[in-house]
Amino acid sequence: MEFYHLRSFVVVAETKNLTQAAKRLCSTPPAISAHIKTLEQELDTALFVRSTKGMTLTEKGQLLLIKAQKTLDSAVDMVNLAADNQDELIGHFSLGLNQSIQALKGAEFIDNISENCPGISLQLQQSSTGKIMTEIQTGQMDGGYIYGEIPDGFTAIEIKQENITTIAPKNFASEKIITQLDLAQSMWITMEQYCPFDKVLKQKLGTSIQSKVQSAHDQSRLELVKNGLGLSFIELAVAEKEQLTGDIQIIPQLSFQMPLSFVVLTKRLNDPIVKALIQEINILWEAPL
Amino acid sequence: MEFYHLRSFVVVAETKNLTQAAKRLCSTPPAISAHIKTLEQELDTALFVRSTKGMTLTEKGQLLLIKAQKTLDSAVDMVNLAADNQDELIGHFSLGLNQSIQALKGAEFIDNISENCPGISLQLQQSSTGKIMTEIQTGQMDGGYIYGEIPDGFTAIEIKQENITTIAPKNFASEKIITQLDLAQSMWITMEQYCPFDKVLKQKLGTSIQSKVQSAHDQSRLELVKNGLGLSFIELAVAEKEQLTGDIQIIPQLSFQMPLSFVVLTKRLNDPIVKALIQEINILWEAPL
DNA sequence: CGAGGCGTTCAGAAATGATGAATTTAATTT
DNA sequence: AAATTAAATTCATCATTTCTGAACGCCTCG
Repeated sequence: MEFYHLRSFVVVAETKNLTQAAKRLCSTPPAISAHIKTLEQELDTALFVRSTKGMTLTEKGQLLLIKAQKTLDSAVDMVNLAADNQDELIGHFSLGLNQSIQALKGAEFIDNISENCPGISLQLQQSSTGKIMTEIQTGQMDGGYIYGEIPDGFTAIEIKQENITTIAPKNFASEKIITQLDLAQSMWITMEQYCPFDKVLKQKLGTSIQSKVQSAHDQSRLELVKNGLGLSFIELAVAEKEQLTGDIQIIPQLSFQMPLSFVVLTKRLNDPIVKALIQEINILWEAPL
Repeated sequence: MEFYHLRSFVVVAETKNLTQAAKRLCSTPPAISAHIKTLEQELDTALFVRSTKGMTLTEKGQLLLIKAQKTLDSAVDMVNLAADNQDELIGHFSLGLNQSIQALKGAEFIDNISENCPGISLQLQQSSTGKIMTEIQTGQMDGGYIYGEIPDGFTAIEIKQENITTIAPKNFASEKIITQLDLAQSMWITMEQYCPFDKVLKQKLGTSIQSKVQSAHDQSRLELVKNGLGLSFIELAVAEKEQLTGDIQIIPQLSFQMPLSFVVLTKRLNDPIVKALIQEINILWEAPL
């Protein structure tokens, strides 16, 4: 049994699909299949049930998965310790941004990193809260900015409370008083499938919102609202600027604050690169250590 | 980095000697050397300082060794879990005996094992407390019987308190009253370098005992005492039987009790084979679970 | 100063793992 | 009912890694 067996085991368990797992591991299905098979023989235990839909863990597989993850974590821990106190950090960090680069001080951040951690190469990736979370969880991304609550397994640094407001097309209910029911029954342009604003609105409107169009891109949502396709959310400052041009209206009843946080996987807190990045994030947003 | 790198790392750290490590790993020095080298490159850290005497850990190596051991333990944990609740246990157990097979109910034990755990093959190894402890620690032996205190890292089942007495040649101080000083200054035939009886005697006689001959074998010590080479310890029952033949005398002033225990490595308590063996030991000595 | 340990280097040999095409299976679609 | 799709697996071949045994260099010890 070697580490690559465990890695394959864990990834196949996550993806429930050998083909995808092979892709994620930069390998091919036959190779990963052989890993699993070898592991099963060595442990003398069936880890997965195969079907044409994919591979799902057996009960014993679920138990063993936890142990396998612990073992891999332990190995990562060792590698991290080795990298600690090394003269220069060398590595790569993929950072997810759920807002514009300007809003998240991207340029300043890059400057700081290349100044303080010249060995770390940085990749900024424009994305959305939901995608950022899943990509961090699968290891495709190392950290990022997200809105809303912090899921289990993540560690967060709260950057600020963002003022969010609702915007509507200029002519939306222009002649009557806008009721909560109006808002609840309207069509919304949400940000993504699992939108952190959704929960807030459920609390406020007592119902889930209906949405047929999603866009994680601020400017796109703004454009869609302008074209009368529905309501959406946007940062207050942006909304106010746009209101001046006169194509939208702000619905102040539905304003709220939403925490913006920088998050990484808790299990990676010992990674020296993650440590360094967290320090830089703290510097960037002027929060004390 | 794979498991075999860590295994080599740990064993070399233990033996401080690449050649011995290679033997213990059933491999060759160049192979193990390459493992260490690869690991050092991958971790970008010197793990050992090489000298003509052998290999000793660097400071960082000492830190990393702990992590490496944890990782390997974690993997063993997983394998153990996999083997748990398996229909039939299959494996091998090397058992160290510090007394005669009869005294430790060897035959009955073998019977029980082959009855209750037919998949486990057993190897009995006549040895001494000290050797058994070191061999268990290095993994060459899986468990065994020892006298005296239980060292760190071991888990023990106390079997009984053995009555030990001192025997002397027939003509030893036959005409005078034997004083403690006489005993302390006499030549002793001890059992081994690190003799568990030594401590007891230190307490009783207030000094360490001098010994030029060691033998872990009861009958050999008996023979040497008979030939007037010095004093020694032996189980009371054996001594009394021998006294009848008239070649030795018992020195009842120096009798004491010594715990006899079955021990295994604590870290191996989760090993299903170890679990099974412990159960059998409990049955053998009629101790409740 | 020579013998014996010890770790390392090196070239060839052996073992292992990866790959891509073909196969199998079963669910889904036409 | 047939065709299609998506999934895992098998297999022969290829590429890579790893192991081995001999030779080497270094140091210590008698």
